[in-house]
Amino acid sequence: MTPYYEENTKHYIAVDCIIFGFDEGELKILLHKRNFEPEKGKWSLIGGFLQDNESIDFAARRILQQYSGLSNLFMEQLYTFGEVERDPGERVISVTFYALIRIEEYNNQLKRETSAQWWPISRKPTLIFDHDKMVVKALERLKIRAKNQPIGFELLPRKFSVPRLQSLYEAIYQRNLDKRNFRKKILSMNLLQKLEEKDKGVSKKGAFLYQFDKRKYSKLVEKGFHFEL
Amino acid sequence: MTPYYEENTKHYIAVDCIIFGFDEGELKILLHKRNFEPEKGKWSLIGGFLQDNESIDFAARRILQQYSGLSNLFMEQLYTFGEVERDPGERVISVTFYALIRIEEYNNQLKRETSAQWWPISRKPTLIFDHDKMVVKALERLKIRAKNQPIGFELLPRKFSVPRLQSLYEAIYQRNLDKRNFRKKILSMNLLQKLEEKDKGVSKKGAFLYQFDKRKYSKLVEKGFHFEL
DNA sequence: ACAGAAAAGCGTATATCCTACACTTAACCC
DNA sequence: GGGTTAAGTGTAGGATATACGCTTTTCTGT
Repeated sequence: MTPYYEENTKHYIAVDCIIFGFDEGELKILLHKRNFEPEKGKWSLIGGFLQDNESIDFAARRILQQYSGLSNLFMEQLYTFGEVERDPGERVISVTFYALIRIEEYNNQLKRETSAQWWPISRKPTLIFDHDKMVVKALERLKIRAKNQPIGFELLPRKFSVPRLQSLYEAIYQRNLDKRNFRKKILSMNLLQKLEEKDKGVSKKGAFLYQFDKRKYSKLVEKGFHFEL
Repeated sequence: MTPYYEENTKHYIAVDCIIFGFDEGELKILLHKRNFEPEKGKWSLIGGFLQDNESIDFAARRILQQYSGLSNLFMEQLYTFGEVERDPGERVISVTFYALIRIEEYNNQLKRETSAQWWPISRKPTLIFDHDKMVVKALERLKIRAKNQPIGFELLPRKFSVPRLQSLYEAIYQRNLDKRNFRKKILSMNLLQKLEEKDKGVSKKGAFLYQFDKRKYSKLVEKGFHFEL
């Protein structure tokens, strides 16, 4: 024990996660109904408290695993919210993360908290505390990251068609893209492996499926390549 | 008191600031010698503990004011460091901020902590704990922000010449820029007001001074303008 | 007072990238 | 076999980024 530290006060630290999915051409987030006071029963981000023996990153992974049933999700620290009165129950500092989930993997997963529910961003309910602000910040960050890093693939099935990828980017950027220009740009990076299979789910003709080549990407990055869409 | 909260543990929260200045064509940071154990006497970022009745932003401003003597500095929250063993004294979560100072205003300011010292980034000493990592992250962020937002002006005197601005950007990007292209680009934005005065400090000929027009910038932003250098 | 030094200031040509745009193809359904 | 639906393809024009060298100003030193 060091005296100097003890002159200061300690605080509760929460970790809150903005979990994104992509389905039916829309961006969605996973929310759950808060089960303790205050604001019990209201919609909230998914979160929990930081424990003694875990790093902040670890806490975020623990919470993500608990609510999604999935580990090794893409996740990035976002921002720390520290207004004195942000939580009317007690003073709590919240460190936020956003995470990306392949919704179909989530749906196949059974072992998890069941009170969570997917909401389309555009029709989500009002959230408790400052959680709406957190969502806004997460969306801003997602837009920037999706443009400069190949994280979009974390929201799509491992095999996807170019039109599906485009519709994801349209959902993130909130604007329509030209399909010829989009295809040209993404394929010119040589990061997508074309497969033999087609996705027949959407059109009669079917669209060829592709896979993101993570290895190739890492090699290119070493050589100074910079992803941009 | 709400029982649920009390099941969790509280933690010390520190606020650490990476304070940038620009002088003699170099980016510098303000460091100070730590005055308590552990690591007493070693070089450290400028920081302090979050108190009960203040928001995190407020704490950052308080600390910046205390060490620089200046208020209303440009400042942005950076990242939160939460490894369990990052501070060998006690478990402390650190929320970091980076801030930009006009060094000449700092030098004119007398009321402040005196143990702080400016170090050129390229020749700074090794810092305690994970503070070197924090500096790396701050530099990354500074590069991105300087490119997309007019924050460079926060590091220069209110009146500055185009060559001085260029040398700032060269220091931030760590590469040389073409002076004709640089001048063309920055002046074409119409954000700099040309003054009658010249800066005779650097060359015999002297370079015309300019001022950043914050008002014009805000108006342009409303119309959808996006700064980029 | 003249020569030299040192940085400021200026314009154009070329390459690259972004944008706009419309028809054909493949497969299924009835 | 005709209709429907989304997939897939190329090119031209405009805008933007890059590369590049000479002249001007003023101070300094002799």
